[in-house]
Amino acid sequence: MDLKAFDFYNDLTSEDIALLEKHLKPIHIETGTTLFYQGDTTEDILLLVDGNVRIYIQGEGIEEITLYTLNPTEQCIVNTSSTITKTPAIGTAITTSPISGYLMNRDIVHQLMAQNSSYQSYIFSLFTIRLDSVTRVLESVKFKQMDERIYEWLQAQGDKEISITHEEIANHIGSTRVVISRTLKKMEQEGLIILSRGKITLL
Amino acid sequence: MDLKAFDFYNDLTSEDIALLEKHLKPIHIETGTTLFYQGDTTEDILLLVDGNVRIYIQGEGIEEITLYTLNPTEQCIVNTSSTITKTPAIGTAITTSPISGYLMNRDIVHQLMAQNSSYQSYIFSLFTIRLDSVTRVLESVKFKQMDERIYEWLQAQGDKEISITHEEIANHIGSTRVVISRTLKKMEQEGLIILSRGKITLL
DNA sequence: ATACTTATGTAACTTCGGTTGCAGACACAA
DNA sequence: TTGTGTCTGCAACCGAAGTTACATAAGTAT
Repeated sequence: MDLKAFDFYNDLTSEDIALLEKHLKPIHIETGTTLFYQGDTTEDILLLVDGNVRIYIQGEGIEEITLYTLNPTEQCIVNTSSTITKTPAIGTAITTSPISGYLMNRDIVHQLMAQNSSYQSYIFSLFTIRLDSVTRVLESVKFKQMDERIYEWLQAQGDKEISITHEEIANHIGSTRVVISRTLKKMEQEGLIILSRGKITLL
Repeated sequence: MDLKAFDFYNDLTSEDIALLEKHLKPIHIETGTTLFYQGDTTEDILLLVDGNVRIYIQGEGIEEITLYTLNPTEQCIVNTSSTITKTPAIGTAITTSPISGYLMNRDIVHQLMAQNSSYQSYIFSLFTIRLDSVTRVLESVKFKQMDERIYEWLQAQGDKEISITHEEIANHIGSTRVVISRTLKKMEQEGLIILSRGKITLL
């Protein structure tokens, strides 16, 4: 079992570790798998060790918008909420890379949270981060224009060179390919970025 | 001290109660007071006993949109996040009625959370509810049209007769008075509602 | 009743983003 | 090289909601 990278790991007691050793189920899942759908009530909670998971919501049609992306050493909060309070998940989760991690069931989460305060604060800080990020998505959708939204999204990728298609950006920020292409072109003319096939370079 | 209405009250130990008796500061605040602003890092957490508080975010200008409304026996999660993780609040809180409640500082929250699992799940479920509600606001803004958004908002008020001006609705759902008036008129013509000055009746 | 404030109605116009439809460019396989 | 799928560019159009500007109505205070 390899949870060393998780923030709370160092504060686990031997008792905690024994509990986890006994009940965590290791999993490996390929890219493009839907872990759960909006509306499902999940039973197990995923501790993500490697890979990325995108959580998004959908409108009536095919339109969608990303709530946030789950990174290694995180536990999905939508999943956690759903599992613990036995309510339907507010979004859909899909792997965007091969992932590996562990599944933990409701009871174990409860127990661990009760007996380990470091795990407790780990969960609370994840909740805070997610609430914050969903609120920022709302702020962006509600108050900002496409060019600014795209630019912020690109910057949030944390790299000067981003390998992505316009279509994919559209799905993330909840727009359409044509609009993204049009806006990116304008941004290129303004000297903000350089476009090439499947790649965008920030200046 | 009157916390009986709070979900976690019955599970408080005498030790917990002593802690609270000693450290909670009762407060009474009038309507229209801003409790904290978006960007503030709050120091104390409010346990709301009576009244209502609106939490909203703002755009560049005066435009705003309500994230959620805090009701009696709730603890504000934006406030809690900010206080506990020492991060800036993601929204602004303003009283929409006279309120009464108690202030609790960071340390006490931590301590109570560590020693009382019922309080812990109380916080937890509030987080879930708020994440859910902010996500629904996003969904509404992103995927739904004005008439549907207004209708849902009216229904959520939980009463057939709603005393409110168009201007106020506009602030809640993040639009403008003219747009709301226009849309409401259309809805009245469709036989969904009846309009009168300062009041809307659902049919 | 008069004046003043607040709330609502409504028309004309602008704007941004979404839609449709098609063309060209690039990548890669046969 | 030719074909095929994917990605990008572009033009014309549409529609929902925001903006401006003004009119009218419903309360409230004097």
